[in-house]
Amino acid sequence: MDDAGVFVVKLQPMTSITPNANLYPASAMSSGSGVAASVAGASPTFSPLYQQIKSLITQSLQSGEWKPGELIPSEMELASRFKVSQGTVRKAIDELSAENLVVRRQGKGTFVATHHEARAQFRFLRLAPDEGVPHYPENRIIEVRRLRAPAEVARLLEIKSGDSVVFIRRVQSFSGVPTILDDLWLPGSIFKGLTAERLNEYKGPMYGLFETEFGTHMIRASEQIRAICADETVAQLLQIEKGTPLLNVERVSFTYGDKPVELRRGLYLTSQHHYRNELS
Amino acid sequence: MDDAGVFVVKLQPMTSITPNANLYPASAMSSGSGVAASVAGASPTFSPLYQQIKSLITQSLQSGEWKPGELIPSEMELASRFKVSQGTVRKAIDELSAENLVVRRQGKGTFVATHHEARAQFRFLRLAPDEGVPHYPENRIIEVRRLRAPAEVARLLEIKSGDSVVFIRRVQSFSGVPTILDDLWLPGSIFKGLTAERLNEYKGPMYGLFETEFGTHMIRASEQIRAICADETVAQLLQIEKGTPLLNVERVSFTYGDKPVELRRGLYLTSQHHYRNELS
DNA sequence: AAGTGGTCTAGACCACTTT
DNA sequence: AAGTGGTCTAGACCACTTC
Repeated sequence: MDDAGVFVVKLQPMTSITPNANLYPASAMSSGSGVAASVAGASPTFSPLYQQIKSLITQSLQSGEWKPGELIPSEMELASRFKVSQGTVRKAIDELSAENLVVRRQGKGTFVATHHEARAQFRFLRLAPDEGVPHYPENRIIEVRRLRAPAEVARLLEIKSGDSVVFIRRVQSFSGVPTILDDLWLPGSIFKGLTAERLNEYKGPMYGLFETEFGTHMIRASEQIRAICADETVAQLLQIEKGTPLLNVERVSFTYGDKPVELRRGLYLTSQHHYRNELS
Repeated sequence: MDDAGVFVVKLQPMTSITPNANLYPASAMSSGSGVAASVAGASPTFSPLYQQIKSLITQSLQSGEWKPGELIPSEMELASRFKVSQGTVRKAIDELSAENLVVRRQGKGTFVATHHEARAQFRFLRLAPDEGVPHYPENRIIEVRRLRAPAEVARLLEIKSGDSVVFIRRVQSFSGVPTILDDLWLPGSIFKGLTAERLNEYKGPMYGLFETEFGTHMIRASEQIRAICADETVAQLLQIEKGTPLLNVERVSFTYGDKPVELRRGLYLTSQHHYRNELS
């Protein structure tokens, strides 16, 4: 894939297309490169060069060319591959780094972000103890089941109603105190062979397992939070009184390409913990 | 303040101080500038040039040299003032823009962020309707009172226990339905002369009023969310049943320099709304 | 010593806005 | 036409890591 650069379109955004229109003439380009792509019939989506580079890098992440935890090529190498300057690659990687898709390490290189890392552990776990330092909870898998996706689940996962989904119920405890009841729905097509046993024997965050065992890396999630009261079933699982107020956290998680791959409904007991959020 | 540049220290971070040690020798600097600041006795905090520039710009924001909504000097002008290249100023402003302290507008310039803008309205209002598009709630001020700061309030506002604080209670409604009960505590020293009347006659977000009338612009906030049940008093104010589950949102808001200037406890009714949050 | 990302500068051209 | 921010390039040097 050495000639990936030919796909880079250096073009005027939002401008009428004229033959050989070229935003950045050769005099301003990397010396010795003859890249200027032809225009006719090109896709109607124009964007700055660094955005195109960013998109190409994202595609390589999505395709699995570079896997979570792995080192990606150096900025100089990518610049050479895409036939652009290092500065342009740099700006693309800057944004990917800001979005937590990659992690830069001075002197070592740029790595694909992974959930097998201390720094990623609490990015998707927002419940923190009122006193003391955050720590990771213990997991207890209550149930793993295959079922046909109900309409609402299918809609949010962007699959067809009735498609196979994996349902998981688990309880998470802090220092032995049951605190979180999670119900998860995962597309069956992606999470083939997921069993309670594998979930139980795996130590560490579930997103790490998803990443390693099913090639699915979560990049972002969208949550909706409401207050509810515990019903009989929930009260029993969390060992609390029926009617205890709980946070109801509905999450849709996305992998590369903003594809939804997890639906989660968490019930959080907030008598000793709180959901933390920074507004900025 | 044309010679502000003399305060810029171009130095090696994390390195033993040697006479005239200079990270960026004149050959790499703006031609014709003789800036290199002397070293002896300098503050022990070293950082990249653009961070120092960022800090200088922040100081001007904090001092009120440029007020919310106003245009700040162009990148070229700032570069000239601080005796650095435009690229360095640019990187400083990039970060300020990412932190929502300023807003760039191509062709027009860079403006100090303000809460009198549609784009800022929902940055600190996370409650959205389950159906339909978000819109701003109606305000009803229940009570405005001066009191002595209780210990907990004083601690969070970083003032002395017993110092004067302004207490505000208000109810916010969506389409006439009471949904949010807010209790606020504000440092009395900053919010002198704040009355129920002024709050009531002011239309628009309260942070806009704080900005215009009291020179206090909120830049970020930290929230802790829990689930509770409505007591008798709350139930009456929100016109709901006692025991209804509510979100309890505790917020500390900060102005320039990360100085806490507002403590807020919001109770959110989430039967028709939800608290939205993006994890990334 | 070599390679990586991090910082800084300089200069060019573009898109957008205002005069 | 002039001024602003936005993009792209090129080259230099630095800090950090590994060999």
